[in-house]
Amino acid sequence: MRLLYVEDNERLAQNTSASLKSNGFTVDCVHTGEDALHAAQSFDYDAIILDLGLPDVEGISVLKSVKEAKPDVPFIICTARDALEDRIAGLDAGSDDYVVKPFHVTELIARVRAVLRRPGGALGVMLGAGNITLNTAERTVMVGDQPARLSRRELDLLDLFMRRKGRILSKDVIENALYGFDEPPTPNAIEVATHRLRKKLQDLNATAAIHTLRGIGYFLEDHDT
Amino acid sequence: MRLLYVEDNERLAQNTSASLKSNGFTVDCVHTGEDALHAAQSFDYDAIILDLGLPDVEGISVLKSVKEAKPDVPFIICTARDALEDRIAGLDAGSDDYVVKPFHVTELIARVRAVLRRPGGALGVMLGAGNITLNTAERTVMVGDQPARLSRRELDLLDLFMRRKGRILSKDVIENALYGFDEPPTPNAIEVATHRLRKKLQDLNATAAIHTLRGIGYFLEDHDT
DNA sequence: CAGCCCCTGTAAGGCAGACGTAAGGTTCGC
DNA sequence: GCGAACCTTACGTCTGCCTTACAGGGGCTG
Repeated sequence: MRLLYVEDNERLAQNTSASLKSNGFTVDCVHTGEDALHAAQSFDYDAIILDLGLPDVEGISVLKSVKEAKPDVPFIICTARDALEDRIAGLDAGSDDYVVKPFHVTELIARVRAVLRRPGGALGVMLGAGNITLNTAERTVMVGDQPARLSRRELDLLDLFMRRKGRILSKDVIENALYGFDEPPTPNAIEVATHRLRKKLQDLNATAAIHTLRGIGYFLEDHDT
Repeated sequence: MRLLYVEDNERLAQNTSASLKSNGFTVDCVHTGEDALHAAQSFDYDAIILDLGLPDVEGISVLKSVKEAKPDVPFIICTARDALEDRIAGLDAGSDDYVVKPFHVTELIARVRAVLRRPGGALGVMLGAGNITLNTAERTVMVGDQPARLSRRELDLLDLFMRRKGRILSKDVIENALYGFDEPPTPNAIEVATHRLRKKLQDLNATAAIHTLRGIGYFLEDHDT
């Protein structure tokens, strides 16, 4: 799950994004509206957390611009308690939820999870491939009737593959999905990650496997559907 | 997909073009505005990446000159953060997008893909010939209802043939489309490549075939349309 | 707070597929 | 029938991926 977090207060941004990260999210943190637009155009985020009251561009206009290009990305707005009219405007403009500043990180996380769980959201879906089943709400994986013990990375990777079942994923698509832009891995990191995932799936006799296309990418085989 | 990359910083140019290449692009790298004009006139690029602040010619004037001759070639401008007026001028002059330096390579790649996916761009099109189908966005090929496992070169070659379906392609047209000018192959390389592609298509019972015109070139037969 | 374990990225070696080169065979045009 | 262009096969190299080992870090537990 990759999030974009737009917050001009560096200190707050630091803390909050750390909390989000330790809760299993991949977080890109930007401090200006312009960077936000830029990032939102460049990558596919599962949700965008937007602080109102940015220095350069009016926050709401960021929201509108992004929604124009990508109408399905859920937004969560952070705003001060007294700025109620902004809040309403935000919801009108297509925000999916909001939190009032100052907020507890746990509340923010809860709201992020909530919007992701909404119909059409990233969470709350059951994914399947062969005898593999992934419960995106609980983040649990079953292979046949056996539970699979996957680490965070392995789970994120499998999640990605299963959402794009049968389609080819290049390494940099995977990189963009799993890693924030301030933590670029070596290409090898992805190779190792897939290797570990493959091994666990194989050990559990999974009937769907990840295949390699030399110089192109990977894909999860899909002999159902 | 062949790109022209204009960047005067040799070190940066080296790294970035390597990344682009490993992402399946054919990249010609030049370091001066003059070379850029020259290359852009000589070959058909799918997109041009232009660094502003070139030593000899003003970057924007390169853009304008090329756009005059080939208005459809998409441009992506690289510029420093503080050179905002240049950036605007670039967009006015017909640039399709920009990245701010220093940029992440993945972001550049994302933007290149984005402009190629635009209406009229090279990507995002479905190509067909006989029972062959090529999804240019995902770079997948189906023959009838069977997926074809093609290598990078084979895919690029088929892509080229299908875009110019029914039209004759001489060997050096093919060479220009598939190989950067720093990697000139022997004429035989193209013969071998087409042979390999033909074989795979034939093994999958494709109903469209590549034919040879002695001393002239090749073409993909086209009995539909 | 120390110790341990698990996770995860990095580095290095090996293997294999992809691709260009070369050499011989085949076909076409003259 | 000769030569040129192309086809076909074999071979070597080179790059990309796999695989294993290692080390740093974070969290959990005693």
